[in-house]
Amino acid sequence: MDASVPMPRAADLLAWYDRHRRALPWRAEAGERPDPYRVWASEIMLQQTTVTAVKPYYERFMARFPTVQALARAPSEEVMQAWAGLGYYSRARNLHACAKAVMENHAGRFPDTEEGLRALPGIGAYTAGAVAAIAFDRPAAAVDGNVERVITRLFAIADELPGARPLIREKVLALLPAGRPGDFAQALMDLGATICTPRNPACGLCPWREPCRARIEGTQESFPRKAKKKAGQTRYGAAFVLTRADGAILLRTRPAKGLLGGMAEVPTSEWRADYELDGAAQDAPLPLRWTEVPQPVRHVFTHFPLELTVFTGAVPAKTPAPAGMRFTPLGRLAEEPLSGVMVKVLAAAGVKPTGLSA
DNA sequence: TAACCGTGGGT
DNA sequence: TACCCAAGGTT
Repeated sequence: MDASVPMPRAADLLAWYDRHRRALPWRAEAGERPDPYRVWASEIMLQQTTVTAVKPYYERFMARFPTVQALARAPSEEVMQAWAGLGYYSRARNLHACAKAVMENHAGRFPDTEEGLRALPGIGAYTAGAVAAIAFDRPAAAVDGNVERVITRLFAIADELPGARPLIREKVLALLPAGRPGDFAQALMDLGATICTPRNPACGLCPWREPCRARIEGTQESFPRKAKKKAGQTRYGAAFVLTRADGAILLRTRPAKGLLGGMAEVPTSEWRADYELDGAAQDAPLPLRWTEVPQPVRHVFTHFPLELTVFTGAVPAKTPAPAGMRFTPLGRLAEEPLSGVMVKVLAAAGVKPTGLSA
């Protein structure tokens, strides 16, 4: 350790937070205890998702499910629909399961410890720490991507993520102030989100500029260190938008687990790297004259790009849906849990769901 | 441990 | 354009 570099002090960060904290819909007023349900729901929504994307979903979600009891009692399709477009749909399934567990196993109250929270579905190390600290004033570490960046820079931790996580956690615990654990957790995240940004950090405005080793070295942007991820291979497939004469669209529900689990979709072929479009007709839900939409729909998932060729077709009114599928009236399309990629497919086919939340 | 799991925005 | 990134969790 270089003795000439001062130790960072939590008090300096908290003083900065008192002047610069962000006003966010799920954040209580200074000095007030927030509703654990709202803290928890916002934390789940914010997993790997930007504040900007979450805001409108959070507002709608709270209006629709004001309490953990209301959420627990809601049908799963309604929960999935409220989440549609936000991504990482296992979060929505786990959120619903967690609400039910809180009602059935915890008398409708969230556990107030990290350990108790961690045992609930969809709550991992970060979320347990965040909810414990923010909602229950527990002295817990909430290490998210922001905190990883702040801490690796502050101490110039050159170990790659995720291997460096235990050390980062140690550092955060060592920095915890005697009081205000919830504010400290949020201050650390606010600092990462507004000052200690991935690129062009505003070090001149940082309350920890003096003790920051990376700033002293001039290597701020080289932290945190992490291995590059390989890009997945593009997968291809065909999607079939079938319109009945009364305007209804043929849909089905995807299996509960896996990619887009539990979400609604138009029938498609399998999605494969070696998919042959020539045989697409065999993958159609019904044998009829399909029209290819000129421009395929491209979509990028976390681990692979997808290119779907869209086919449109029409059938007479009163045509029954094939087994396992349903015709949804155009006016009720907005009630279906349609993923982002399916909204793109429908748009490419000229179908515009009205009032869609996504 | 590493792969899986969405989507939109920034550079 | 092609990356990177965002209040991660599960298997």
